[in-house]
Amino acid sequence: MNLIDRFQIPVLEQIALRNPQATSLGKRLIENSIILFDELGFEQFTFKKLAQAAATTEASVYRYFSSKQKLLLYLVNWYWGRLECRLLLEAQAGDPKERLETALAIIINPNSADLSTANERRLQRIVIHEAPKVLLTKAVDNDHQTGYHQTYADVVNFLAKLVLDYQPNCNFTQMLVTTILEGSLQQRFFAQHLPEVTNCSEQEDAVYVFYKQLLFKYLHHE
Amino acid sequence: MNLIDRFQIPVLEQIALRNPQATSLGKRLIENSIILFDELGFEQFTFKKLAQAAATTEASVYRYFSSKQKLLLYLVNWYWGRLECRLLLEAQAGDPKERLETALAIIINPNSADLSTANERRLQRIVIHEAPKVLLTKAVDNDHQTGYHQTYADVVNFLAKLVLDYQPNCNFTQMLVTTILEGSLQQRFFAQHLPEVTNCSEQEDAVYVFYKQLLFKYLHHE
DNA sequence: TAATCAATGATAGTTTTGCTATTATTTTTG
DNA sequence: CAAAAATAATAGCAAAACTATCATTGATTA
Repeated sequence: MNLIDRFQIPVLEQIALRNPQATSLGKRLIENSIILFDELGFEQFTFKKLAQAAATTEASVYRYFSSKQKLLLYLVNWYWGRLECRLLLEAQAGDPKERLETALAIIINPNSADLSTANERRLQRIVIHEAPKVLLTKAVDNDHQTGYHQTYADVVNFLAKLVLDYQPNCNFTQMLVTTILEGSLQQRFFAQHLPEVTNCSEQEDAVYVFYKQLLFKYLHHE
Repeated sequence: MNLIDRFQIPVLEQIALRNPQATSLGKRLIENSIILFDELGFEQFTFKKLAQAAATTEASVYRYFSSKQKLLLYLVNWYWGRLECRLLLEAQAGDPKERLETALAIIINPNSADLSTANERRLQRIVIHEAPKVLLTKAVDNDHQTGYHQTYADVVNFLAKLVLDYQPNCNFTQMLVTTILEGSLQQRFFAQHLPEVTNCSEQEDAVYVFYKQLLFKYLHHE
């Protein structure tokens, strides 16, 4: 499977009732849902508002996504899917240490090429603020079985492999990866909303510096 | 302020319209909401169901809590308040390293005295599964200004102080603390629902072992 | 003891959300 | 052009999230 195909993120076809990337209405829905989820938050977001923003009707939105949870899941999967693409493209060259450093930069650094557009920045904010609401659900076991969280798991396991290439003796690879992956997103939230429980504000790239230290100090003395 | 008073968690009085700990109905509401949030999850939980479980009416529930978000916030604050109490009581003796180790054990180990009752275990599950839903909200800035997240910040800062006692050169204390605090809760979720992105299942106390390694390896070579 | 007041119960009603159904119209496609 | 698919337009329903009102009870206090 080539990378362009990966950009169409296979799993998503199961999440959506129709492929929104294939039609003009679908694309409008995606564009506008990114804006609205970002501006309103998950709770205040409704299909009625989305329909209005995309100049269509509520009923038509339901023909693409069976619920706003599924739509959010679609967007979150898109984020992880693109991240996986970038990792596959950019973190394959060099020695294990270089590959790990590159991967870390891709995951943590928001000033990357992929986040250059307004919507990419919005998408990351959505992942930070809203993603847990479709993961921490009573439906999670079903969702995971259906493959709705597979892209995330793939990213984790790709990173875990990079860690093992660098330090084969690492015992808790996945825990290390998810700690950094989730932690770095969370720090962005704290920086903005609970500044006294983080140290991000002081330094522009504090999140990257800290997690790089954490990762390599942990791995050096395994 | 003595520790018993801290158990009545001052902030909570502002979260609830009436102090639920002071009345028989209030206590019934707390008991039953812990059970229902745990069993139904935040989305399926309603005040109608709570009223039925506590043998009262929806209107009476609204006299204690203005919304189910506030009720959950109350429970989450309770969790952090009790944790703070335990930290103040148990992590004050010994040298800096011992205090830090004790604190880590309190935070991470679920088999503690405080979690011995069914409701305490339920409360921790609620914090793991539902807490982000009242934090990652458009209301977070207002809530924080009102002090609704102060107890959490207090716990973070208490731990940050322990870290600095042990290693005064640590630059990213708060980031380190929140990474461990949030990470350890998240690992419990992953262990249960996305086992392939964690390594908890293999070993009973894997979470504790991993985060202890992570913490001390990071601090040793600061 | 009687009067008072706060807490609760009982009941009803409003608005919004989440979702479904139906039919008409447009667009696409063979 | 005909058939089929997609979308628009509209309506409607059930439940959730509150709000309001008034009756009742039980405790407090004069």
